Amino acid sequence: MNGWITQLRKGLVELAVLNILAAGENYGYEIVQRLQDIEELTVTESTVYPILSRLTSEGLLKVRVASSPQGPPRRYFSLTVIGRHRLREMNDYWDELNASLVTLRVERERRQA
Amino acid sequence: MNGWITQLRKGLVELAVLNILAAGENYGYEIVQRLQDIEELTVTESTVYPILSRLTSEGLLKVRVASSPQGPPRRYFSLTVIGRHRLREMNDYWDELNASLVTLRVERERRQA
DNA sequence: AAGGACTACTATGTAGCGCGTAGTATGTAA
DNA sequence: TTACATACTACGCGCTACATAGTAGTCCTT
Repeated sequence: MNGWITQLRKGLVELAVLNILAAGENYGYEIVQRLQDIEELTVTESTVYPILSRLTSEGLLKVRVASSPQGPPRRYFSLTVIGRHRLREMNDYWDELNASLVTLRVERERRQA
Repeated sequence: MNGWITQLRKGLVELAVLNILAAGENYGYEIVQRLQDIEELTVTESTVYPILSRLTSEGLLKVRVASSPQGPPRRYFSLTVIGRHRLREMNDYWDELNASLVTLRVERERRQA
């Protein structure tokens, strides 16, 4: 299962990050910890930071630097207009994909019933 | 979106193939066409055949060769006991993953409402 | 004022899968 | 015998998650 799960997550962590940011701006370290809370999406910094960089350079995120109450300054990320639009498309696509898969399963169950 | 979709499919095509085979034995070419019918899962032979080989060498599938009414002999794949068990685990994991993602989205909608 | 602890981010290399592209071989029908 | 649909094989690339390791800023304690 392990290797499969790694593969399955491809693209998904990105979607999760965008969904987190849809709730409001956030910084890398905190995003990592929010994802840690979701068992199926547990990730490390080495997964999240590259994603944030990539999404920023693609114009889906914008950055704001602000000092932290403790530690080095934080880089707050938030969705751009393009990012918000893209997220909607991605969520829609995800839903369709899920529906297709469920259909595949249901067809089988029907055939076996 | 295109690149993202390619990434998102990783692991997913495998799951779809297993679900198709759960309905009964089938051969590569036909599986490809069944997947073509599902818009979100359209794939080519170069995606499906490697998956079938891999799953077979992992012991999740077994093969039976039978002549085709037209063209070269077909290699019929079907789930082994291990494969059936694994598929159940994978479907469960998928459902949890989907639920987690939906939760992330719902949290946001609530916060914004 | 110096050490440690926590915070926040950076750097680098690897594995694995989907996919593009191309090619091979079998059998039927005209 | 050539055309066509069927069925499968071979090879290489691009991208993402992830492991591992390292850097640096700020606070607290003694």
